[in-house]
Amino acid sequence: MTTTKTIEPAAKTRDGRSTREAILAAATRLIHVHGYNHTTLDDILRESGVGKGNFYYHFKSKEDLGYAILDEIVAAFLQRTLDPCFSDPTARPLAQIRCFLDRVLESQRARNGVGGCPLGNLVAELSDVHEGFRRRLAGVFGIWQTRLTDALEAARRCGQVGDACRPDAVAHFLVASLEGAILLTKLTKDISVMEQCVAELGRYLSLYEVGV
Amino acid sequence: MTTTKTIEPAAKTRDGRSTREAILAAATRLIHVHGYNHTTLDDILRESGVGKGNFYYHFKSKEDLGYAILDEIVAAFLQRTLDPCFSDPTARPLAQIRCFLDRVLESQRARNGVGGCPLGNLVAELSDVHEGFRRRLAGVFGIWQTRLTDALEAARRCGQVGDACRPDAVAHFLVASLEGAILLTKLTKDISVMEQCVAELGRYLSLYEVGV
DNA sequence: CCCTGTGTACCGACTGGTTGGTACAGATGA
DNA sequence: TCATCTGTACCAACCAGTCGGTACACAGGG
Repeated sequence: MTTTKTIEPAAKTRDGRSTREAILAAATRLIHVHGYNHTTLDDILRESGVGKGNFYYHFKSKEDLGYAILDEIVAAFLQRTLDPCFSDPTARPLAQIRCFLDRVLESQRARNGVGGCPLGNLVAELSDVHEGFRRRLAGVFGIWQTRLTDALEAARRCGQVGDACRPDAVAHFLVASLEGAILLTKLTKDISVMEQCVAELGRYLSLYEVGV
Repeated sequence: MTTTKTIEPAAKTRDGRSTREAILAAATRLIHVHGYNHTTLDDILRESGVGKGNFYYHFKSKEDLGYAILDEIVAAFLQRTLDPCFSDPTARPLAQIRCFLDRVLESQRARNGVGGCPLGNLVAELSDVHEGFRRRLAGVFGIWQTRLTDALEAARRCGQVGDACRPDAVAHFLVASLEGAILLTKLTKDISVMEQCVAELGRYLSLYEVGV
């Protein structure tokens, strides 16, 4: 059922784990750039150096792999981008959000916009075609959006933003604008588009800020 | 040019023109929802009732069809959404932009967000995989963004917005935010997300407006 | 008025390559 | 010996694109 990682006394072949991880890593990389449908099993096998039978030992199907990759992407996003900004209790809510915007910008700068947002790409490609993926993706974006909503509500409670700020609507708008900015950056291959958009998003936020 | 139904001298086989158009219409519909790679020629043929040989009489390849569809989508977008808002000389620039935002919202409401933005979908799916499509798509978004930049520059000249407004950056941000909002609406299947985002975009605009 | 030639529009069977997925035999370690 | 891994050969379905052929409108020459 669960991954039972804690119990695990390293009994399994040591490679049992790394094979699965090698597949996951290769597939995540390829699907990020080429999309889900356009990435073939053979591509993934070639990239990871794993045989086909071996692949089907670790994954039930390509779809199963897809779900696993989604979990992978989400975990990385939470760990590397979302959590670090919102876990510091000394920072004020709005500063947390601005920190998050910068972090997203940095993550795009690192790849110069190539590949775009792995989650956003899957939304565009699959959410009207594959209900299972759509539901999972909606869940992920829900988490992301909730984190922002919580911060905005905290900001309202401590008087950092005025009552005009509707946390839910603002959170939706932040997520949407970031996704759009990443998409446009991927299209133009010009990171300055991303920089401009994040800057405007910062100005937008200050619209609600009281006493600046 | 026009459908020539009135004039109709039955010179060519009457079906010469409408066959191409039937293919184009069916393919545009299918690709909008299922994406480019995931829509097969057979799907298009079935949907349009056209034989395979006939298809390849009218189009060089699937890629060729793709380009034709792009032209189709762009023409429709310019004609039905972009031009009507910016061609009225009596409206002030900012009003033109707000009119445009509403029109985009309406176009999504009509389909309840299903399918998302046909152009945005193609960007996500193809721009990192197919350089030809990427270039064409970049051109289209360039036109769109230029139209907004022009309006913002006009707004600055006539004093409707202050000097803090950088037309280029604001135009990029508007396009990005709209695309992101459409994507999120497609994911959540909830048109109120789109409504919230457009409302926030309206507030953002008023940030630059002088004397409101 | 017929015969022949030509260009346009169309059809559906077929092909070669690719895809996700399976069968199975061999390896490895407890 | 048995359960866990892994490689290889294979398969049916599917894909974009090709090919040989049909139907027909329209010329022009006799």
